[in-house]
Amino acid sequence: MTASLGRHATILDVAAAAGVSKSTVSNVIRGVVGVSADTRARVQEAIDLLGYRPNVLARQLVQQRTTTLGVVVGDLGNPFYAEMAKHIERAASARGYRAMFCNTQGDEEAEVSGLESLMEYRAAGVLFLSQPADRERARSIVSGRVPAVFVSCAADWGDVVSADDMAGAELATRHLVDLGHRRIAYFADPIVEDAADHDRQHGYRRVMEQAGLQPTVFHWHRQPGELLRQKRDEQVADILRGRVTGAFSSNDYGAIELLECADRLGVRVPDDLSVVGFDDVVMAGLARVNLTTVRQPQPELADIAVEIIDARVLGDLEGPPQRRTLDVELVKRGSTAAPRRQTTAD
Amino acid sequence: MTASLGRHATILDVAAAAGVSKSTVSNVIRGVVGVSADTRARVQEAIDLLGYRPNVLARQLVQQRTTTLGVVVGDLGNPFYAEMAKHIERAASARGYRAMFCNTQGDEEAEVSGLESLMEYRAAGVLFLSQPADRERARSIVSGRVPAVFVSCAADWGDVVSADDMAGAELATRHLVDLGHRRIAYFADPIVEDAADHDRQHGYRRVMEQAGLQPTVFHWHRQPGELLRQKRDEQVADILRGRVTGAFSSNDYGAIELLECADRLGVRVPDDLSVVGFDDVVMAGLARVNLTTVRQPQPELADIAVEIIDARVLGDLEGPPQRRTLDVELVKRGSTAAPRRQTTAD
DNA sequence: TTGAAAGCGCTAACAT
DNA sequence: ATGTTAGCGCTTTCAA
Repeated sequence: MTASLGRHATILDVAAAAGVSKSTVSNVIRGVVGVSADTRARVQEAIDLLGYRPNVLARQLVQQRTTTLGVVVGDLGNPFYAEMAKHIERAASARGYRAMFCNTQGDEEAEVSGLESLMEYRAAGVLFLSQPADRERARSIVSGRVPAVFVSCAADWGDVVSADDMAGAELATRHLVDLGHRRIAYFADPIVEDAADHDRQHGYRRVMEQAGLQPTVFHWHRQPGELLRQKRDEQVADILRGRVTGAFSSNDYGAIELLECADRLGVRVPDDLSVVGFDDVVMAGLARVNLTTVRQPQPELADIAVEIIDARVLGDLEGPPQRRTLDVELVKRGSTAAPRRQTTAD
Repeated sequence: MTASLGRHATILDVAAAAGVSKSTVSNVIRGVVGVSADTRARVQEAIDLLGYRPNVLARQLVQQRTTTLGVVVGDLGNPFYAEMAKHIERAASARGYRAMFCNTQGDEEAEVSGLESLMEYRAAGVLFLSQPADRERARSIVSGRVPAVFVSCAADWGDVVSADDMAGAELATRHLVDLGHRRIAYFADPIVEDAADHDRQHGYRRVMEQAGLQPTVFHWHRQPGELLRQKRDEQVADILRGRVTGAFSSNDYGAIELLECADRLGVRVPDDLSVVGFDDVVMAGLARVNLTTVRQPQPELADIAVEIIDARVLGDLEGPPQRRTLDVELVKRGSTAAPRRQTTAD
């Protein structure tokens, strides 16, 4: 063990140990050309001996730019966000950035203080994995200071990278229509960002109308605890009384809730009800869940988001917000099938 | 919008705008007493006007300590770690720290570069949510420099906060024994840290021996892709041929795999096989999964881990590594029941 | 090929 | 009650 407890060696310690000036040490660290092999070796030796690690704070202070990326995420407990967070972290470190996460839990205060803190850390940019709870506040804190990229959610004051929500919704709805379903409901989970929900709903409506079917949009009640479960069961029971045989949920989370309700109500999936989700979280692939869903290309979303913010940071990209839309894919699993009993349109 | 694009106001800008010296501004920011109300108001006005946010880098450089906590996590895609990460982030920010995550994906290189980077950022401490892949390397990078706390995993060179693995395993095993199972297997998922696995296995063995039953330990094959699934099905089929009726998995992930295998093999749970997990991830509570399991107190684990590292950082806690063990709880769900056909011991 | 020196934005003595 | 000043550890001209 060479490190002294609690104290980090500085560039001056290395310089002294190697018998050179600190500029020379700096030159060695940064790999600039024009340092003699001999000196370089001596410096490197001192570095290893002292276990020296350059102080990024000092470097970034003088360089006037950091390699810290702020990542605002609503709920890391939600598998979709957790998976996105992981890909973002990976993409960020691949490009030499470090990710600082703010899990807001939908709380405005947590969000505001998180963002302010990110600004105090002089984060090079901010990635939003979910729509900020207080949009105007978020905007006033971030906008004009550092670039912002919205992943899988939208805003007009930053670049947007998202899946093709409308095309995905069309795929999902058409799948149900093709299977022979006539009464197909759209379930909107309020956790889904407005813009995404809007586009998914739009895709759904379009296919329904093309097929000459009546769209029905349905919003989950959001209430805490047991009451919620009961309320939802009632909602779903209601819907099913309307002889709905197909359901397209705006996300996998909602789709899985739907499966749960169906189980409790004794409604068989897919015999009595076909369910399609959106996202393709890992859970959807479990045999016990086996959910037909629309796959979002998470790694690609993350890669492109970081690529864009990197370009903004470096000044390689300028001008108005970019909007990138990635293709989605329908993953057919066991939660969908042709309706058992024939239903009539309208 | 008051902020100039790309440039952050400095303490000098504020001082100039308020017509005071930068020390006075600093005093206002830090809330030190002895600033006249009038001056304070003028400074605050200038701060608001300029949208000034103190530069944490500069502050931490001069103060020689940061409020950044490094968090090393194996796989954020794994719900248990994602949930822990969320609680850690919450606990950290409640105590004025920011969390910097390193998702290592079990990769040694990613881990080493992540840890080195954390040291360069002068992280105040490092929290390990999973055992480092290269223990010695991790130790040599962190130990002696900043405090390390191991959450839900173990090491002898840092504080350890973990659930009572042995007691949990005992609860789980006793539950199966009490239900009347005689042939009960332990399934070790290699993703579980060695120490935790050891303790859980120990608890299992103890109860089995107390009950006069023969312990059987079972390791998942770890292979990629389709081969894996087939291999596992074979393994499980083998086990069941041995008339095993009860299974205790070292984590929920493994338990859910077990459920999946059982489904594929046409083995009914809990009629033909009872399954108990460990962790109580959100997924375990899904009606479709409905897994009996041992609940780890995640929020408390996170709280205490951050509390300890905070105490170490502040110097309030000194001396040899602490070891905190938290109580667990058995959550009975639908994956366990009395064995359908009576089995004989041994 | 190396070194000296200025300064990034801030805090924290110490003066006034 | 407020201002002056000396760094924190580094990068980056500019000289030597």
